[in-house]
Amino acid sequence: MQQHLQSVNRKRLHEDIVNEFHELINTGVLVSGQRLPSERDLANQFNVSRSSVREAIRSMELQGLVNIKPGSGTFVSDQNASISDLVSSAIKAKSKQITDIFEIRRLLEPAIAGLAATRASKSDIEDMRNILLRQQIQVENGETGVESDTEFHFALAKSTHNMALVNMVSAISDILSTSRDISLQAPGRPQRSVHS
Amino acid sequence: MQQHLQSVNRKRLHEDIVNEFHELINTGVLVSGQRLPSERDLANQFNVSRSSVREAIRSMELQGLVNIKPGSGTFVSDQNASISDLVSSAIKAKSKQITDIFEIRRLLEPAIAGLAATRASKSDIEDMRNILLRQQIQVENGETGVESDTEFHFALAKSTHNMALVNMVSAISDILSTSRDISLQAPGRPQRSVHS
DNA sequence: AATACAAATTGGTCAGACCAGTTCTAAATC
DNA sequence: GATTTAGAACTGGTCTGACCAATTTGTATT
Repeated sequence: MQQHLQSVNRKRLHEDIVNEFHELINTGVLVSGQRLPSERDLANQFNVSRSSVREAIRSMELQGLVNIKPGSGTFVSDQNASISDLVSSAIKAKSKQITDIFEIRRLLEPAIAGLAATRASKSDIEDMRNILLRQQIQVENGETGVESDTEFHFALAKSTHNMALVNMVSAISDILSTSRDISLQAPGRPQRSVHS
Repeated sequence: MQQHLQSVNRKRLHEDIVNEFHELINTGVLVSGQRLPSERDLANQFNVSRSSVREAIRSMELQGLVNIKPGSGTFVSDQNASISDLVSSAIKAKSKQITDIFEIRRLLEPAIAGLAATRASKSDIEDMRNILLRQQIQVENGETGVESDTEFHFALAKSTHNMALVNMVSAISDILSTSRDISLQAPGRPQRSVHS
């Protein structure tokens, strides 16, 4: 018997703030791309210190809800991207074997295709057709067509109208593309340690 | 001109700190359950301010790497638990439709079964057989057999020897069990928590 | 109107302080 | 001596106010 999660004591301020923002985003008050007030303003509005606002923002950044441009501001990010970032970083952290991820995709694909076949709308099909055409052209031109491939996976998942599935597929694509990037960075990067 | 993603050259201090800790945990210097030095000590050791240490710890908490007991300390958490927690809370935050999750499981299941069939070792099969037997007994006794069911999904995934898949299945189970908990909080319903 | 430069703004970091809990210590009690 | 208990010493959570570097904005110069 293990303890459940570290339960309930938490009545932490910055968590409340995060919840406030969840609310604002879910109710559409805050939309993608919108800039949040500055940390100082937020501190005033919420009547808390800037530290608490910052910790809240740090949480939201890690949840992918916002992205931060120093010197410029904090912006509500595209939510679809956010969850996939989070999920992908989570899976990536534990699953060192990229081949495993490939396998999941291979497993998922026919199932998704089957579901999509029964649910795809005309515009869904139109989208996929266009992507396939573009991919065909790319391949004929000697390109890899990787991006179109990813796009197609995404469009196929969207055709199922199952958002969780879309998120998962997008997470998987994310991981695979990241692994592609990593393999391109051959030599060891300079170890930026905090301070020696 | 504009970068696609927010892939900025963020060289933020607290991120470096988080990376340091990743290193320490991965190399086994820090093990599960171990207490970290206090924020003040860490600030001294890393030669940074306590704020930065706190932001780093906040990140690690959200990644499930540590859990925090105010007044007591910050502890390295069980990593296996952490990933499913993270994934589940992530997906849950965006995918309100539990039915979507069920659907993913339904989609994934036959594929997993197929893969498991080609890879399961004798002990894998033994495990699954035992779980099924136990479930059968539970159902005959009028119980739901939900737990055994979850167990079986898990064992089946394990038989594929694909760790990423196991993680994913475990995350899905987590989400579904959470939703089950919520639905059980109807008035008068006895809270059957796991005390076995 | 276009350019260049200064001022205001923003996130990142730092320092020092206080609070409310937890944990440890040592005196008080038996 | 063993137990209880009050207090000191921590620990994370929050607050305040400050400075930096980068970005944005405003203004003056061309």
